[in-house]
Amino acid sequence: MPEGHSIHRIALQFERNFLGQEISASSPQGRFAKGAAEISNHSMVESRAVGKNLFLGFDNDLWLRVHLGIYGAWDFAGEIQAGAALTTPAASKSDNHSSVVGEHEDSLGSIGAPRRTRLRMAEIENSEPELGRFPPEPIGQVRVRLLVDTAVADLRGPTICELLDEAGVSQVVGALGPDPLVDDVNLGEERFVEVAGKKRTPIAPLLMDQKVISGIGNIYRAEMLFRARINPHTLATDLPEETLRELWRDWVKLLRIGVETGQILTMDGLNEADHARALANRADRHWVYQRAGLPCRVCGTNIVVEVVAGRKLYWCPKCQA
DNA sequence: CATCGATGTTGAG
DNA sequence: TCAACCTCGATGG
Repeated sequence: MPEGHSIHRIALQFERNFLGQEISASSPQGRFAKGAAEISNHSMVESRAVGKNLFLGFDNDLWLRVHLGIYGAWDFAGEIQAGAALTTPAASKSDNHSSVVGEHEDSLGSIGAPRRTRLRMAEIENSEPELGRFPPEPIGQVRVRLLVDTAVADLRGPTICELLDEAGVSQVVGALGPDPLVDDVNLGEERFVEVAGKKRTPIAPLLMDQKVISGIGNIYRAEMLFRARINPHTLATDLPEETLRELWRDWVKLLRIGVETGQILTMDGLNEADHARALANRADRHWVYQRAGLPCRVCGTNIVVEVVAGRKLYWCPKCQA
């Protein structure tokens, strides 16, 4: 269940190592054999992420749409550049945050990565030197394998894996709320505020509604509401417009950091030591997510968890009163 | 080794 | 509202 940042990173990985090349497509598992045959021996001409959807375009006007769902993953192998150095045009244009997060070298490292590498892009990214011959044998249930001369990508466990024409892509994208790395951030803000401000819906489920805003998942949702000190049950219609704008701008910021680092980092503003700890330990990484029963990092009140629309929602009853 | 749960979404009831 | 989808790391015995 990669949230939006992961999908953007995957799209960039395809852009780097597959774009413009003729792809050999197959379905080792067999469940996408027909679809694979339709795109095989065609060139990949575009790689786009919109929210949690990945669209890979081919030179026969077909698009592969992939949604990883809750446990899907792409495994890359070959001469791929793994690591945190992935940046987007949008991200590199931004001026003030890249220096803040640019130093983080997670376990991947971007420099000195082995020439042949395996890279798992899912909720957690892992890379390791690759042994043996290329391409490697598919491991487990691989729905789709995309192969070029020097790189291979294996898709496993997706919720959605389908071929669409241009109209189909438009239909899917048209049903999605704004994505700060796809849409103009100012127009996106207007769209979000306009739509969200009319909803007599608690803000917590609304932030995860992909029709309203794209790419936010359960971690970002909880962390953003804490950062803004908003009670998750507040109806969107009861939030000041400026608060909705702040939520959008925070998502713009967090998404960029996520794409650059490959991690959900929401505790900026910490001192050096706390920051290092947050990076080193997953348990120390969040304000409230997965911290039920633990003291709030700000006020010491125990973080609570409740199930909302089938998802666990973590929040501080005092800070977010 | 068995079981649980997860950063999602859909569709049945 | 809840099961199903489908995978795998974490946890417990």
